[in-house]
Amino acid sequence: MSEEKSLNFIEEIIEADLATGHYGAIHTRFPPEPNGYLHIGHAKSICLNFGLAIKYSGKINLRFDDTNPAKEETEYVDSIKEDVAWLGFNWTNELYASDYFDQIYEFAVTLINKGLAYVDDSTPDEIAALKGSPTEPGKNSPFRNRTIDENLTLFTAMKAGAYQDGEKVLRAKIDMAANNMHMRDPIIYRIKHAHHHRTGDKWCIYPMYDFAHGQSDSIEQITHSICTLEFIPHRELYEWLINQLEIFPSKQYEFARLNMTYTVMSKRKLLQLVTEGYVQSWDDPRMPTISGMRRRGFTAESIRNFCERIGIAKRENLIDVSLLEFCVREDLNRIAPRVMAVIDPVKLIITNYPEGQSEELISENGPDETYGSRSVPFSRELWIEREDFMEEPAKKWFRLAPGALVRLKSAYIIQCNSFEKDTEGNITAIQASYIPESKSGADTSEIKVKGTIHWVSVAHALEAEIRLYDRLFKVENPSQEEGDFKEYINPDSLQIIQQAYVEPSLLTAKIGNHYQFIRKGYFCLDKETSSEKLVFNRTVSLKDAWAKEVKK
RNA sequence: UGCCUGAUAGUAUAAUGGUAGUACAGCAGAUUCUGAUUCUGCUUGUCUAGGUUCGAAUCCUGGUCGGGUAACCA
Repeated sequence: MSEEKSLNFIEEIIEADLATGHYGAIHTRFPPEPNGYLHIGHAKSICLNFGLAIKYSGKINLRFDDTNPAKEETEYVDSIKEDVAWLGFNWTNELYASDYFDQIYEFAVTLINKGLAYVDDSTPDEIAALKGSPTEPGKNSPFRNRTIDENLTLFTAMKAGAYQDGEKVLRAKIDMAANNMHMRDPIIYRIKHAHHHRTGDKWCIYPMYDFAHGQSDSIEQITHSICTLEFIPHRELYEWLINQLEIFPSKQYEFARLNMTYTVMSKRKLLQLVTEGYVQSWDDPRMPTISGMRRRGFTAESIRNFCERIGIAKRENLIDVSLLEFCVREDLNRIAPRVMAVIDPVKLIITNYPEGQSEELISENGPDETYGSRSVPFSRELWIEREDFMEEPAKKWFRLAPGALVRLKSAYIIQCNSFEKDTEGNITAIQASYIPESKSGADTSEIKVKGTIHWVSVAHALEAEIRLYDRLFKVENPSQEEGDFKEYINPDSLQIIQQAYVEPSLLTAKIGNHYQFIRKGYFCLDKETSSEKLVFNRTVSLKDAWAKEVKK
């Protein structure tokens, strides 16, 4: 039985366009400005645009909107390509708005020739003053009635470098009384003597977003130009320019951008976190950037699923980060091999297990046989988790306590006999005896225990550094709070465990490999791992019913 | 203040004039050599006031509330 999934509003538009034959096929684009790293909000747009092209057998361009040389760098171009590819998408064409500078220049000349653009010598302040306000109409610039010839001459001189930055601009001649402020003679070209990451020093004038984006869409014959809600006011201008230029009529559609609890999603704010040292880098595992999430251990599959589940609509939203966590657990549960690691170790001594003896035990790698198994060394002295022992057990406590029985995962059932404390009352060692007939896979003891705990053999353990991450902000919506968003940064978003112990099979782990540390969470090997030191990032913890029980 | 948008469980998202559904979160239980996974059940919703209609989340009118918008940024 196939469940018909309902369409989002953009899919409805596309299906209508296809059904009426308005378009034979669709063509979308993902148009980042290469001035920063991509984040999960971009992933929503990427999944939408690429997803649409795939679903309707259309084309999709990766187009860099590089019309402001002051902010753009090749480093960002490279990272964006890497991130989109990592998410699992292939683009039909890799293009740049800067590829069209000659053509866009000609569009400007066309406008001038139609008497629909003029060179304005006003200063930014003068232009702003004449722009009026939402309630009062603007006033015409004194330069608005220059002749076509004069404008042509001046614009040519602008291109030739005859003027300094800011001396002149080219404006579309529309309507200084328009309700939509974007229609009050918007600036379409400005002078910027700056080195461009691709065109070098060829140009000293650059088109503004409004005179580059729609024109690029049109040149590429984009059918559905999908952007976020804040561009709604630009749509009127987008259409006006295409109409006046009589070029391919791309259409703009807008959807609501992604917001997520306990993080920020603007490039400006993310940049601040990096430059002001609140995080290490753009790919810091606490960042909502694609590169940060990848390093943290998120899979592309889980991010794609997340984007699928949040849906596409036009209303403002604030997605609960727990949905993202659910998506990554869902995927990692399926693909991550299980291993044992002790994060906060305390020594357990099996008093009736001979000193110097050890044995290899078989432990399963996953939920069923298809995952296979591996061998794990067992011996007299083990590391176990400090929180798995309670001197005075709480109600419903299934784990280790004086006199209590628990199973050591894939090994034996043990009974705690005694324990030692230091002068401050910290447990320093626990003694227990094991039940030989309870060996995992060959248990004839008939003893039933409620709890199973993980462990690592002291003699065989590998030392590792483990980095635990928490949410970056203390409040759900830092951008909405009073004052600077940085006041709400969570000071405990990173906890580094210098000396944890992991089972020896992890010696062969590769950077980026995912694991489930049994009972603790999903982890992946960080790129800062060296031959001296294994470094693991916690991607996400496991759901913890006991922690909830404790809270009650 | 103008203009543009939007409003369905706690959070998202469906229902396109005809049974308000799904996911996450929450709660309760079963299974479990991971207090995980899996499975079962449950709680919770159409912003408001009118109108049209046999019938309105859906159409109309007014209101309320939220968001966007007046860069030589994108």
